[in-house]
Amino acid sequence: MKSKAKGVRRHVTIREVAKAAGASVSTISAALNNSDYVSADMRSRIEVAIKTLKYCPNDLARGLRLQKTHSIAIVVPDLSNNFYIELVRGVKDYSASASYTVLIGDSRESWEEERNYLDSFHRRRVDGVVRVPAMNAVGGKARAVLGNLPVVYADRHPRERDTYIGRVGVDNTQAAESATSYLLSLGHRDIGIITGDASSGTSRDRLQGFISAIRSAKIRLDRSTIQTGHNDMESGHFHAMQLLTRGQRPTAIFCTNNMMALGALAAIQEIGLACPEEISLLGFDDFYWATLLRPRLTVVRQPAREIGMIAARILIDHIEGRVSIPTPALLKTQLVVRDSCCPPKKM
Amino acid sequence: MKSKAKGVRRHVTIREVAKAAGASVSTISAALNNSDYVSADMRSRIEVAIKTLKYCPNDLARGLRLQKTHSIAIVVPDLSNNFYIELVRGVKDYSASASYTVLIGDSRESWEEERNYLDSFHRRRVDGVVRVPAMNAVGGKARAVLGNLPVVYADRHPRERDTYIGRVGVDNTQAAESATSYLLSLGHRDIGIITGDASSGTSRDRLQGFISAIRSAKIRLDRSTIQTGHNDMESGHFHAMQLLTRGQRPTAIFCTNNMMALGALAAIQEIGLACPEEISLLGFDDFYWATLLRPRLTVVRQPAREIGMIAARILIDHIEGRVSIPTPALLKTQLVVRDSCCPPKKM
DNA sequence: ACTATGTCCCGAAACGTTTTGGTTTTGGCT
DNA sequence: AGCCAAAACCAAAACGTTTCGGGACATAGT
Repeated sequence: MKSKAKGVRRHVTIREVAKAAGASVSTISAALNNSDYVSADMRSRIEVAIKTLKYCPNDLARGLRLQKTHSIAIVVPDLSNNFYIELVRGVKDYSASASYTVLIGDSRESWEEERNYLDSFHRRRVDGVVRVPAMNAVGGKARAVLGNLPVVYADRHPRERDTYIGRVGVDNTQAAESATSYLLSLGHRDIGIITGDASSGTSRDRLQGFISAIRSAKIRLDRSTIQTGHNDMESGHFHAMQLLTRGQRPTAIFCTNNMMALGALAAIQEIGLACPEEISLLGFDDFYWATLLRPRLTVVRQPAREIGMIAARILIDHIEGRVSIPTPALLKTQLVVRDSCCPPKKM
Repeated sequence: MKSKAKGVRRHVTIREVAKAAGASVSTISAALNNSDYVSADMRSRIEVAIKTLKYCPNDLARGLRLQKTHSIAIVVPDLSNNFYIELVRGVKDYSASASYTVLIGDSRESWEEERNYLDSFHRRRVDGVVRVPAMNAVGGKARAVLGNLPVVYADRHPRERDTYIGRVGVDNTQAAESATSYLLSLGHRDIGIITGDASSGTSRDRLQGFISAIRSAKIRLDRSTIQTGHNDMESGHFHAMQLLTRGQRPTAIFCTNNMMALGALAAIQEIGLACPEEISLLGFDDFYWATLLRPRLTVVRQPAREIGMIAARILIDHIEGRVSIPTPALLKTQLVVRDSCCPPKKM
């Protein structure tokens, strides 16, 4: 037997609501964007029509007509990194309060994937995007796919200034410098660092802070204690192994992101070194289960959620033509001292 | 001085491309959806026009005309739970291979937030959604906001059968039963369980499996060893505390999701119990840093990514009118034995 | 009685695509 | 030359909104 010839029922439109309520299309629209003159009587008739027909506005048509979607996008490099989850949530929360919706992209540190997301967002005509570029895409290639969509950078940022309308993060140089100073104050003189590629301003700055702290302590800088990884656990593990199996093993390791700190911890556990007694470990970015690890990780904490909120704020301010807070907006970091760092053993 | 009077430049449309290429709008469209008759000469002229004008198709208009957006949405209850990240990635990867884009929602276990996401997705006219309902929303209330969008459930699922087109997950009863059997085989007779609210089929089934394993071992079931939490770390901590500070403390705890396992571990550490010697801990869902914990957590692992991929497959098959695999699709779990369970101490 | 001002509602045009049903051009064949 | 099919192109009508310019009616002011 043949079933309903109609097949998939189409969505109910504003026109059908109009018919049902005995009104015109434009009146429905007026009622929807509750403004203008529409009598209480008419308004209630419209409401019941909407209810009974289960009308759901079509944002495609709306966005098309309005030339504005009231939505922004955020692209982050790694959703399994809790720092970015918090950042996304910050963006989401601020946007919700400004009644913007947000689209989420997870590039997994791949420019290919990021490009796909950015392109898709652009075609969807989001009103702007906050971007944490993939590590191999911090440069300006995004402009080509984004046209002249407003972009604000969070956490990471490219060298060229002109291409974005704002950026927010922390003072990475200062944060890394004071973190390193902390290790120095414990008595460490031979400190390894595992950092990200210098193309991200963030990694560059953190390394810079590290170097400057070492320099001002008048310690000779051994370039081979500087390891450049990819902000993931695997390369944290790999480069920690490099450091730990050298002739002269450092007494402390500073990892400039949390994933690499985890990898380093894995390496330490694997080799069977006692942490912190034999090797101190200092991480960047806090996460909710950092206290479950043994030793509990000491880290420099970034206000991830706030970074997201401010990024969204700058972006939305711009979209709506308001003047926003000065950029770059740099938030405060905080050194969270737990158990993974202690003075080095005497030799 | 006054700047460009035009203000924000609008997006370039297919019409301008047509003008630049000396063609008509419909020809551009034909070239874009590379089909139909369009001469090589014309095609190349169009291509350069697109390039130089930086044309970016408008998916709002496209979706409006086509009555189809080639996109699906996924809503999960907690993006900071790695299980859901993997699930999302599975959905994303399958969808990409079928050239669908995916929109991501993170409800944070709140029906309010979930409703907002679902509504927004519906208005955006996604072609379907895979849903992991928030804990307080497993019931059918979603239908009201989703209209008759096709839905497939992943991981969790509601009682009512008729409201969705498919569901995928694992055989939770069997998985919990065999996990419990493992604890029993180690010699445990007094096992506490921390589970989620029974409104989610998943929690209900896991509890069921636990009970049935206990029963078939002919052990009296003490209802007070059954704790009902909210699938987050906090309630895992709370209920573990309840179990651990009772007069008769269980020798093992089975947590029916990973967040609660982490909370339980925190409680164990806090009390200062030796795990596994004094208390065994068994979790649900594996995660990439489970081996960094001391003890390394033994868990029953679900194939999160596969669940996501299959869910996307069922959904997209349905959207495109293909007949898909039978539902519910139940994948295999695997008990990953590490260090957090051992035989109980003799008393 | 006439205008002025509000209130409430409507028709039609636009937003940027795709598709349908054409029209013109090409070139191969008698 | 005349014909015809195929190839290459095009104009116009949708898709579901919002907005602009009015129209109809009522009330109030002169």
